[in-house]
Amino acid sequence: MILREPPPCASMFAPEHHAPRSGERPLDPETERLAALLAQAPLFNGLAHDEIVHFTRGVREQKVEKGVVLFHRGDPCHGFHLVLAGQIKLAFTSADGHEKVIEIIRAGQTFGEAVMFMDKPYVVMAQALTDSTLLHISKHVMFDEMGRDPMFCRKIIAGLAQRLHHLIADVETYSLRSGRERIIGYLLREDELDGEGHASGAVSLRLPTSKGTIASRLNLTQEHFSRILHELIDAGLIEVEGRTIHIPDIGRLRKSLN
Amino acid sequence: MILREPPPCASMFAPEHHAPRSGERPLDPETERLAALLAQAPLFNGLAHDEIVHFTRGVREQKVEKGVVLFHRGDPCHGFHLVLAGQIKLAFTSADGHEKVIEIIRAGQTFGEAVMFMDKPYVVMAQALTDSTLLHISKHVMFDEMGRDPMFCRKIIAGLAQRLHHLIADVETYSLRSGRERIIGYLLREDELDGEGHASGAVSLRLPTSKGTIASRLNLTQEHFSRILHELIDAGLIEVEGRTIHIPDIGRLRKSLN
DNA sequence: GCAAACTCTTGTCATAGGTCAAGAAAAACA
DNA sequence: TGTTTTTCTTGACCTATGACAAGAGTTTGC
Repeated sequence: MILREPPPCASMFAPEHHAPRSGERPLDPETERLAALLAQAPLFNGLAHDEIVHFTRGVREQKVEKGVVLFHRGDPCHGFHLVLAGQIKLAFTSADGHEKVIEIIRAGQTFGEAVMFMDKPYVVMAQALTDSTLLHISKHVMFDEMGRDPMFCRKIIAGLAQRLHHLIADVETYSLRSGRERIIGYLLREDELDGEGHASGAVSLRLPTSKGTIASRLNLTQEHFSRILHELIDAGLIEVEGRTIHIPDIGRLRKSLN
Repeated sequence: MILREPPPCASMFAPEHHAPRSGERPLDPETERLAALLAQAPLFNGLAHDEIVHFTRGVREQKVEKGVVLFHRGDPCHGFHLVLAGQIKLAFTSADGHEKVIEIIRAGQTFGEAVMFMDKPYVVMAQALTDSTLLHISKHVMFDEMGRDPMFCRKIIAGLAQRLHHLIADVETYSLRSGRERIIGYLLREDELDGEGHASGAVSLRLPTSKGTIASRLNLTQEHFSRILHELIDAGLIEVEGRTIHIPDIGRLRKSLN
């Protein structure tokens, strides 16, 4: 199922005229709501309420159903996205129809900043893995604020640097680790994210999406992913129950990496 | 041959005291020399001469012999590097001694910015592939200038975004293309860099470094690289003469990708 | 200009991981 | 609740790429 996002209707856009940046309190409850949502993103952490309100002029909320493609490779980029609820996958497709998922974006995360800062079209496609709600923040207000607040620039730089860091870690993983190691590493990271990062003991975790998608994220075929999972089951390292993985002893799983 | 860079002797550092930022002309010819070198880097393009001079306080020149390791994974990062002459390889090493080259940095290019912006240790190692000359620009003066000039921030953001872009392209290449395709793609890109990007016809190009290193950059073993090269020779697509590759018809090589 | 040290090739063999195809199991739906 | 659709497993087989080893070329250094 590959659906194309309907063209955004004009009413989805907040007006983009340049209001004077005075200290007057905005009374619009919709503006307040958007500001509150934005405030959650790390990027806007530490910004004054007034500053955040300023962004709302360039923000639109977007609800998409599972399967909807937000953008394709080659589409022009006018801003970036913040996921409020649901999951989005970023992937590229080769000429012969093969797909490689580069990232699974979850609630609270953002994507598309890098492309936005380059005036180039998207190089990947983005598709909703579940019904999702997102905010789209326009390039315009970002550049606006960047010119005004060097501290905001610093935050953006920090964000981009971190993203680069993760990507380099991915390259390392893809080139230096076996499929088995990648899967174990993935499970351990997953525990750190939604648990508190257990040092040892029993843990249960739920895969965020289908095994096929996760397999692709890890540069594996679905089949190979399945087989490795069953290898781990046979070794007594994990138990699988649908999308839930039980790890009887996470310390042992971690040790099995060496 | 793995040599460790000798600890930088104090005299290599320009004094780091905070001089008043007045418009007075600096008379020091060494400062002028460094400023002229810095001005070549895209990052400093468009900055006024006075601004660039300001950076020289945090710059040190470094000459390293082939084989010298500039830093290892885990070393703390105090700034970034600009290569004036020679080549540097960025790579990581797995526990079992395998090495993966992520980038071959050439004259005019910079590296290490991302880590610098994160207050984290290096995740890769850097080693001189040839005798090289570089400038090290300290974190300090960068942050200084960033606070002062939002336009400079924009440049940094643009640079990081582009680096991210390249890295994503690499991930795509590694996961979606075969060894043969990666090599052909590499040759074509190499032509675009040092030639004028020929649409068709005969081209000769010289590999920037040893085949083993390039193989690793392309996620291949030296042996496999060699075999693919000979496949291409057998297909009449290239001729190899040491480090020089002759491409009788680059259009045909490009077409052989599909 | 010779010896030592790299680098590159080539052969043989091993294997991680991919492909294709058919069921089984789950989810979604109606 | 049963039916359809999607996702997951499993089997048999294949292939791109890696590992090891030995030799042939090339540089480098004295």
